[in-house]
Amino acid sequence: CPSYQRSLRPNIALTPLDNQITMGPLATPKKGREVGSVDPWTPTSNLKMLISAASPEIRNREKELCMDNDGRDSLESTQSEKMISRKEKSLGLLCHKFLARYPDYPNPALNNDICLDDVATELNVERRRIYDIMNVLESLHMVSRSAKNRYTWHGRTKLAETLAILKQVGEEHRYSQQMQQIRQRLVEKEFDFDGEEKENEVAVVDLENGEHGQKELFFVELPGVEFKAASVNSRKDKSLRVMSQKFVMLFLVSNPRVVSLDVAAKILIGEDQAADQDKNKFKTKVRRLYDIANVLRSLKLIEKVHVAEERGRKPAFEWVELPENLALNSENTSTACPPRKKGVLEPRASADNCAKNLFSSPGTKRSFTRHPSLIKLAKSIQDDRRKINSAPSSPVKSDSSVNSDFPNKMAQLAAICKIELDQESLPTPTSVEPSHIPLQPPTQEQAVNTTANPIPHALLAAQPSGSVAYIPAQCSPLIPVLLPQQRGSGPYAVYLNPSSLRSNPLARPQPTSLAVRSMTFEDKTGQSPNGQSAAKSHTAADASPLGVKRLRSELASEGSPSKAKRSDPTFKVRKLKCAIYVIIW
DNA sequence: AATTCCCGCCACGGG
DNA sequence: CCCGTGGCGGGAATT
Repeated sequence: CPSYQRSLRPNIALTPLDNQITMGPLATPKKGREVGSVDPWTPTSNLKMLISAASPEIRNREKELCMDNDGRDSLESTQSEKMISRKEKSLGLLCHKFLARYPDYPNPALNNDICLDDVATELNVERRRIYDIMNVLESLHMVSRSAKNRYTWHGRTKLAETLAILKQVGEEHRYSQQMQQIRQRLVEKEFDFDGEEKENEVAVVDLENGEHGQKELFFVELPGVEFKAASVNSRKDKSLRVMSQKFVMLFLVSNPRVVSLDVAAKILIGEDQAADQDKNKFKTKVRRLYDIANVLRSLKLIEKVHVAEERGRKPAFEWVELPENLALNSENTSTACPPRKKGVLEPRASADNCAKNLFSSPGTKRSFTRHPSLIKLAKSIQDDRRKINSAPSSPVKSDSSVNSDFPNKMAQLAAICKIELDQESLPTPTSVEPSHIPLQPPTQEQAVNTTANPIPHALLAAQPSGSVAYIPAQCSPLIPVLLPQQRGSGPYAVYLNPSSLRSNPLARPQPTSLAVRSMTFEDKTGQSPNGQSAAKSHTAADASPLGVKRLRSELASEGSPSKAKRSDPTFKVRKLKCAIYVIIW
């Protein structure tokens, strides 16, 4: 039955417009997908059907799960023929089909050769599309070009390693900061009708970038898998590949690993050519990002989410680790976190692991990851981080949790009852925090639960080791965010991840310990322990649009002596000082 | 109207 | 010149 529709649909849809207008025969109609009408739709066809059927009609929410038996036929018959929808031809689905043909962890001994022609034929798509997929897969080193028309399949074998490297590179490029600034500017743009100081910000960015002339990123390669075809680094092209890598980096460096396309696009553009015909360039970039996102999605590396924003919810993507990777990281952090549904990868663990992989790379031929110095640098970063994390009252790390949409919000509001936790964050695990900490956070007067999602305080758990105050993606939605003293803002919705809602955390093994960290956000001019910290706190302040302005101006005035204004320090302090609960198990 | 993103023209570079 | 690649943007489908 699906095959029928398939062949029919195109005609119906196209006839009206295309043929008559302008392009004449040229336009969309073309390429009779139906030509191959026979539809050798073999294996994955069910899957495809399932998916295609699912999305078009949202009204039938049950579908997927209940699909099997009863509920199905009803809708099926109802809207049977319209399921040809665009989605069936989506890159994501195509990618899915493609991936289905190869094992995640191929046996290197076998022939993992991929022939584009074959694939294109078998999947019944134009070659062009295959290139799109191959490009992003290649950017993750899941495949590598072995020859003209040929690729070698690596699957997820090298994924962890690749991600580690990409993360390093991303950090080196200070994407995190850049994103922060972009976000901030976007916010300002919306609330500022008097766009003026904007230039300053831009300048800042430029400075950061310009530090070394901030050379354009080349395709980041892996030690082992280098350049098969002599072409790999041939200047031109690889655009999509590079873009894909950068995109991924963005996720890896930002804390709630959530990235919105506009921010991503801005950054990706900014790097290439300094400001140019934005509008179009931007649109094109976004299109590309969608392409990439779609394959990343079918790889289950990211998933679509929404970030709360004064202008309503804005779509974005969130990085999601896979259980497989968890396995790789087991050892240390280990036991603390039993495998959870999506397998949240503990950042610290991942980081360490990255380092490990990075440094112990076996036959380290020569890393094509540019900058040999990178390694060293990375190492030090790693160490620093470690130090910071274990430091008693480390606001710094928290910053990380602050450095993006979500946390930002928290920042401005954040203040949950502040419980001065013994800075026992030191490597002394469990012993420390557990139960002796009052588990009734919200209670305070200011307690304002977020959205429709009462947070089970019992959830509050802590990271035994003094590791980072980190909010696992999975949990973040559950974190109670409270409005700070400033009552003006009104309840703020925090970004919610529906999926995590479903999987009630309570169902999981109860947290073993609770840790509360109180962190203070110094003003941006403040010279916190290290630059990073400063930057962060800064970002934290900008966090939420509403509060931002006020905060900013305040900070600003403080910054400039001239503005004698001298606002009440205590007030300021109160505003800036927030306590955030961090949940980790 | 805005967002998502499919389609395929056509340029580019290697053989 | 041919062909594999893949940048790029129109505009259709979806939301």
